[in-house]
Amino acid sequence: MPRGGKRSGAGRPKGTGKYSESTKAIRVPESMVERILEFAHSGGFKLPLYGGKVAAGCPAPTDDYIEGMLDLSEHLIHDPASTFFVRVTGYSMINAGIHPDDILIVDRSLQANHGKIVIAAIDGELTVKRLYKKQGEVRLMPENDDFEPIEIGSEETLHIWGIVTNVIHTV
Amino acid sequence: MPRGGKRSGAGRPKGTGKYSESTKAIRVPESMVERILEFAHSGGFKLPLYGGKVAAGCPAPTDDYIEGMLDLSEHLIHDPASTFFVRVTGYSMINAGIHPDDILIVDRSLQANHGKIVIAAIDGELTVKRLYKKQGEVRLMPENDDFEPIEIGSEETLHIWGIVTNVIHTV
DNA sequence: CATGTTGATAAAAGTACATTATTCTAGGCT
DNA sequence: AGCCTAGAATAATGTACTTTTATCAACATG
Repeated sequence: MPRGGKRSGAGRPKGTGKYSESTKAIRVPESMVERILEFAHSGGFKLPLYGGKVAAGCPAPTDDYIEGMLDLSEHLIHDPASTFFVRVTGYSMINAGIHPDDILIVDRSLQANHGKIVIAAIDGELTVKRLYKKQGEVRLMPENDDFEPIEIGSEETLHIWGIVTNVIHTV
Repeated sequence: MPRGGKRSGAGRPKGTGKYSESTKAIRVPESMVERILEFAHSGGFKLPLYGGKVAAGCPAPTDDYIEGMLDLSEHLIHDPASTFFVRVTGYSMINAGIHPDDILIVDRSLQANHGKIVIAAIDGELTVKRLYKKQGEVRLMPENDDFEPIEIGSEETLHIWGIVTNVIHTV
């Protein structure tokens, strides 16, 4: 009892797979297999970013008012090779929105211009301050009235590790 | 002229590959191949996190004072399915370190308890406020003296989208 | 004619295998 | 003895192939 004959048009349709897209076999370290599968499945850790206005009384996030999909690493880190994090200690930059235990995103490849917030090493202590650099004078300015500016004279050497681009604060 | 004989001990040693680790072939969407290879190669977007103390006069980040390697997505997002981002507008939470254009990380799965900073929808407008919830009274408290608390009476319905866990501020 | 069943078809997923890359040893050479 | 080299050994890599999964057209059935 054959049900023979041509079957053109039959077959599994395209895009019916896990990713709705054709896939490729690649080789990755065994220890990362799980994370990479999660990464691939969630579309690269991208999550929705919502803007200000939403439908009246809307009880939950809706796609209507989405600004886009955002990946934190992609958004905050432009050059992984020159970026690192620093954990904040102390209150000297509180008026710049930098609190103790915050994590700073620091880029080593940016120019240390006047007015930038920098990570500097002074006497073996890591410090975050706003850089003042005008008319040959160099100072590290705190943003808290309880602290004094640090004057960088000819004796001291200023080692600037990098420029702060973002502050991550835990509420 | 055979150079025959045993060659025990010969052969390519383990861990001499790109990842210094044995690998596994997995299948990923074609459009993500590049990003995933970058992801795998950089060890999962992990970057160094430095603590407070460093060697005296040390001119550049050294491994000696590293706290660990950190991946932003992993550190800030505990449940991708219930997490989203919201862009801040307005100054009503400035004293909580939440500035206009900051990005908030919001978790929908957390309890909206008294004192938490929440994302709520009021009259079609998305708003971030501190939740006051005591003795049957519910209020949305700004953290800026120029703004008034919002009383939630029996007429209004409060739609809480989620709890703010982190603030990302661009300096 | 409507409905159900079966096997043809084709994509997706996973894996084994062939290929490539790397290192090391034994034997030859100086 | 020390240096050089062919090729033996083995891990790493990429891809071809096999297995699995999904859908649909043709046929049978009521």
